[in-house]
Amino acid sequence: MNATIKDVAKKAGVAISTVSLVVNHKGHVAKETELKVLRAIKELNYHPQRSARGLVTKQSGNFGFILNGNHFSQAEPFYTKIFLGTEIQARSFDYYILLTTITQNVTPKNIPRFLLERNVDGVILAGSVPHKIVDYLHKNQLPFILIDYYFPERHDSTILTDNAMGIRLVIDHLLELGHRDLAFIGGDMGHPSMQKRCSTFKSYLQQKGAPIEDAKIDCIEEHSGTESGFAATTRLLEKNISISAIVAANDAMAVGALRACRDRKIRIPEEIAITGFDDVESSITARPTLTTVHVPKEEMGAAAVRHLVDVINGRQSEGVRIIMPVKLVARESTLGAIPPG
Amino acid sequence: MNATIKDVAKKAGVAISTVSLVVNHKGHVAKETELKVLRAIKELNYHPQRSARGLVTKQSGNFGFILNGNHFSQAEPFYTKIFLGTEIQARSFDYYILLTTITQNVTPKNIPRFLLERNVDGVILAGSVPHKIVDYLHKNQLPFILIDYYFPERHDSTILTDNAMGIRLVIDHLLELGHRDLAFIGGDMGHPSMQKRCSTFKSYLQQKGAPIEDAKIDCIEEHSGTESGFAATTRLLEKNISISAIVAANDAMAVGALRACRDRKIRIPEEIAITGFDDVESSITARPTLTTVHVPKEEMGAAAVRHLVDVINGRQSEGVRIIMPVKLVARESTLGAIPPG
DNA sequence: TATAGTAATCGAAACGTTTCGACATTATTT
DNA sequence: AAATAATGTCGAAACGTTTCGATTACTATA
Repeated sequence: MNATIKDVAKKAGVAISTVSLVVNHKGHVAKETELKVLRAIKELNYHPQRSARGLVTKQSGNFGFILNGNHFSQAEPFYTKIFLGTEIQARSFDYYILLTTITQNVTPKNIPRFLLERNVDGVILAGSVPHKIVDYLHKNQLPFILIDYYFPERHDSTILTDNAMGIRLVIDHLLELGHRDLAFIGGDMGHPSMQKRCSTFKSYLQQKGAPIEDAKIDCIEEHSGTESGFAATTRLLEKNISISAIVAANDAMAVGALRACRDRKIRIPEEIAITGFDDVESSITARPTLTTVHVPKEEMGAAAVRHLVDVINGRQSEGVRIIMPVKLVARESTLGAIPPG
Repeated sequence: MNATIKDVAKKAGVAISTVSLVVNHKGHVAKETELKVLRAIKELNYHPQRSARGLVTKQSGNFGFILNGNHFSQAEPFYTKIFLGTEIQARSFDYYILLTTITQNVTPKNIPRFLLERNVDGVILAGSVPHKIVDYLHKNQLPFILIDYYFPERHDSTILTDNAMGIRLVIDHLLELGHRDLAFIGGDMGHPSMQKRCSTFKSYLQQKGAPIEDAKIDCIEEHSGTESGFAATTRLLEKNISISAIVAANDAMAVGALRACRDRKIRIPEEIAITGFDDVESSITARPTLTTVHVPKEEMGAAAVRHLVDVINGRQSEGVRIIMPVKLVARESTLGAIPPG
């Protein structure tokens, strides 16, 4: 039904191998011959078939994207953006993305099928991901890169956000606004990003000579969603200690904090200012809009793809650690309502 | 490096073809032989290679997912959920999804590459999608199915939401609450779902004997996002006509309506009730929470995949129209604040 | 008992590419 | 003018599967 390289060769009156050379821009082909071949290709609407090509080159033209299923349902917008970033960048390099979500507890044999069947040329892993999979990739020498996660004891290629910088920006912003009693809420402390945000909060505040009390830090929540933010904030408020601003470990928790305050008729930011982290959609749909740290999510996905492509082409070796810059986005939850007009 | 079928054959002491028969559960293989082969497979950790298999079977083990790029950035949560639904269901059938976003105006030659390279066994198209692509699929006899979109003049396999039922549920709900002056805001009227929601609003209201005035229907917005909802609502409110409830064509527009009312200090739902459609995340994070029509997004994706699988296996022919049921989710934007505790 | 059918296994062809080495021709260097 | 290098083209092997007869050995049917 569909034209093959053979048909093209016949129509152009050349050998199959010559067509291949033209298609792949390899070797020395006379201008004239090339034209003949190109014309035949166009006329027959020929496109090389992936599987045939892959059989000999051992390249699939795909990247795998592995995502913790919990993440995708919970912190959806964050990882969706990253995924979108990979998709677009991958397309520009003529790759496709095979997405799969995995459950946290990988049973012995649920390595994603695309790995077993060697149907990907590289793998992107976003968020917390089982050690076992990374081991598998390592053993099979498949290029891979982690996004927003890492194993402290290993030296994998990784893309991280500048969590420390983000927290510093937030603190500077709040201090500048005159806040003195800062609190911190976090959760999911198994995640290195969360840990970093929390630890930076403490260390930087100390460095700034601001008072820092453990009572104002609540990081015991297991997850880091809206409910967790709500719960943590409620606990803080019930302590009846002086708090003028709450720094949340991410936007979802900040929204929870917003809600907890709202329930108690606490005015934001007049009585308590609140900040988030990530700059996902909800930070702008929330009322008041959320002051937060912008994380370049799409760019992180794109950078991951570029790295894989570079590794495959031997232009870069594995083991790099890319730290993406962040910036502060000041909105109503610290500045107050922007006067209309 | 990796074991091939040859290695398995040698280790098991049988012919290559016998191994193939075992792997594919075909033909008559003696129990004993089968066991030998299976043991060899396990020992060598053998998995058939996709591209080699695909070369001869002409099956890729992939489905394509084509999405209008605008949709994915604008109405992200809606289509993300659908995509997620396809992914999970596809995995259960041992398929993978290749996602690609396309720009609305398909230039002559930007047919997704996975189609040209015959790298998918079927295609799912979500949201408004160019006619040209559907033509291509038809011509190449690739099974495909549309989600939340259709061409009136064609009979493609399609998965739709019960838009008419949704609007009827909303209207019944509002009438029951005693509302009489219902308004409607919509946008993106090129989309059949939007059209249906609007037309049902008119016809059902009429059927119910309720007053229906064109002045209370605003569907001129080009898009259907938050800003459009804001703009449409503003226009309605400035007319200074009596409105007790606003039915929005989707959640995003409803959120815009919420905001427009909030800006004018209109209390919701005491002065004006507002309803959405789709039941995406924002309808629950919005304040007040949004009464809306729940659309089973994941299920729609899953159903699409099942249909493709059925078509491929000859169990079903193309051209079906599946209408997914919807249900009303009543929340604060019509009922008022739920008293705590 | 001869014949047809079925079970079990195998070898070889085929799928559509890329790539390697061979060969002829032409250009460049000595 | 001879030797070498570069250019242009090609045929054939290889990639790892599935599938299609062919072959043999049984088993059931006429």
